[in-house]
Amino acid sequence: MVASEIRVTLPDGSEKRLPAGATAADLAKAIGPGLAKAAVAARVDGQVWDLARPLPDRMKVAILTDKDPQALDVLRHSSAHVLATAVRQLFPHAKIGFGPPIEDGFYYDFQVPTPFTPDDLERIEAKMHEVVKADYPFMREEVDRAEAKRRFKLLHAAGAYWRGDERRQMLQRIYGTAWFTKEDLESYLRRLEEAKKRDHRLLGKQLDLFSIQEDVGPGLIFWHPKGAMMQFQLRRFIEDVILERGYQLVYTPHLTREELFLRSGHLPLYAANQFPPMAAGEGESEAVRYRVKPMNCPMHILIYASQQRSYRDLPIRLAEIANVYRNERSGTLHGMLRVRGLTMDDAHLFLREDQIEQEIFQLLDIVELVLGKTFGLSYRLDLATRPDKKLGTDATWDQAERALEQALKHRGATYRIDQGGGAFYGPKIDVKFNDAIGREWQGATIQLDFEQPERFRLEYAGEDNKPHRPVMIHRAIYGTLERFCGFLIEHFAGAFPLWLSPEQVRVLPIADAQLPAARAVQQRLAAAGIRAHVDERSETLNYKVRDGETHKVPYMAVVGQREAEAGTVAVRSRGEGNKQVVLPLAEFVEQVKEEVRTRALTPSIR
RNA sequence: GCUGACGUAGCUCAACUGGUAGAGCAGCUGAUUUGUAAUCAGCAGGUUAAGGGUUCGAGUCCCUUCGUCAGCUCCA
Repeated sequence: MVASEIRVTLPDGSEKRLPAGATAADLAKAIGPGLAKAAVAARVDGQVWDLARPLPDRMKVAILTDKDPQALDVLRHSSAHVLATAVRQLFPHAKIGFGPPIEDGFYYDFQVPTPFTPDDLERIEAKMHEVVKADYPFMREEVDRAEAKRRFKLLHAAGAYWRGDERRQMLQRIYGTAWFTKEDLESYLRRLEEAKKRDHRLLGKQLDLFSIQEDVGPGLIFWHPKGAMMQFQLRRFIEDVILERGYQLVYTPHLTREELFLRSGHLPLYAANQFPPMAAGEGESEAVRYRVKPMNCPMHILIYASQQRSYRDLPIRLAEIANVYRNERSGTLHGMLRVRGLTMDDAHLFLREDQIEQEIFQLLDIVELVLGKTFGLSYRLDLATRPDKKLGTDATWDQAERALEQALKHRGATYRIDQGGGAFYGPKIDVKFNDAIGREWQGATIQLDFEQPERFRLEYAGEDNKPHRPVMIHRAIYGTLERFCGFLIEHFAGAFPLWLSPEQVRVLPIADAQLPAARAVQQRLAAAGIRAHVDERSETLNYKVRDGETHKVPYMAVVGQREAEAGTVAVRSRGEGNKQVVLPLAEFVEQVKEEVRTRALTPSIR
């Protein structure tokens, strides 16, 4: 017998009776006309449904409006269908692939004989507007169509492998974005513009921080003096932090006989990411081949293994800010963010198994100090589990994954699982942090390794006077200095905190008559360890101020006749407009010193 | 690596369907001596990514290589 009535439960717990066959749209109308108008979709038992589908009996149903983040997915899914319809009308032979909503938009994959051109995109977008006007049934949301056509935009087309598998055929993917209002769309497009302005490749050039030179090769970074100063400050900071926590610094060769990587398991598992071997020098045996290192772990292992170790020595924490080289595929290279020459802030910890947890706690403390406290970043944790290409047995992977998970649980940390995202030698905890405009980045990583100690037969003498095998943690806090520095450029849009700024103070004499006074100010600052220089050019103050602002100098110290006579400086703080604070020079020096010492994120003078 | 687009002065960009490379900024020189986001003038700056081809003639058309960009895949 078919019931004539269904009952659904609303989010507030109340129940609503509806005639059998009622849709979510009917439900919204029954609740109220306002909601009916705002409704874009329904959530039925956790799934997003469109409004036109008949509701089942005895289910939890929520009406979604455009305020609901899930509703945007519905809109974008609809937009993807509009895109597919438009493409099919213009290119009848196009075969349709997937068309899901994604963050900020949607895409759709097509199999077409020739790739789409920018002109095609324009034609397709125009056709999409027609499709929307014609009110195709999948465009079910109850909205004003005329307005709707202004709220999506096709962005670009590019090849994409079928099902994301590079062994399969390449399809043509069209990306678009869609929003509920024209204002949202415009603000999204503005956000893209903003992100472009922060591009570290652009700012890196403008601020003269680094370059990449075709004569030398892609993915290889030249750190110019200003960028190098930032790297130096970052190194100094992290080295101070870890030396206070029982780490020891080491330096190891960049080159090794390739047998070392055979033993470590890098060959052949990691060979695709390594540069090919080179023969020893002329006249030497051809049989001896060398490789440049893509990782430091085997090197640090050899230091560990260079003498007998006691349980009392552990943990041994060997750190090296080291250059390694990885043969990243050409298409993946991207400014400082994806390079072939990497400067890792690397360390390898050799532990007893009972020390794993305390060590992970210490690492999470360092992450909090550096990323959280010093850089003011929010971050989250991923537990990345065994990949397909891996060393070792399932049993040791079980053990390693369990150990990391236990540590995270005991720490009370929340985390997500990144299935198959681990390193080939062990699972890891990846730290993902957010930048100033909400994008997610990865740098810090904590990797637990039972395999390499095994392969290198590492040992320590236990309390029982028997040999035991240590476990290893590979870890990086910044990740690589290249990527972290690229991140900092984009996060701060080039306006770095004082302690990181390559040029901390620029002294601006108003006229040539104040040049001696300005030079004296600069010398006083330099003597206090502050990076300052005088703009000696024969230009107007306006010109010099503008130049200082475009170069994102944190403080400009203006010296005119008044200041020269009074022994003061008129301080202009970056980005604060024409506000100035006149301070005795000694006081200015002290404030700057203090701001640097505390690695403050915001200026102390403004 | 794959698909597509692109490569002109240090930077940002011009140069009609092939007709002999031009501007702004930056730089240098001179004048100016400036009170919080561009003072004025002059000068210099290019084997048009590299190599080959078509043509009377190539920045422009074709081929190869290198590189860049947007994605895919991969990743710190």
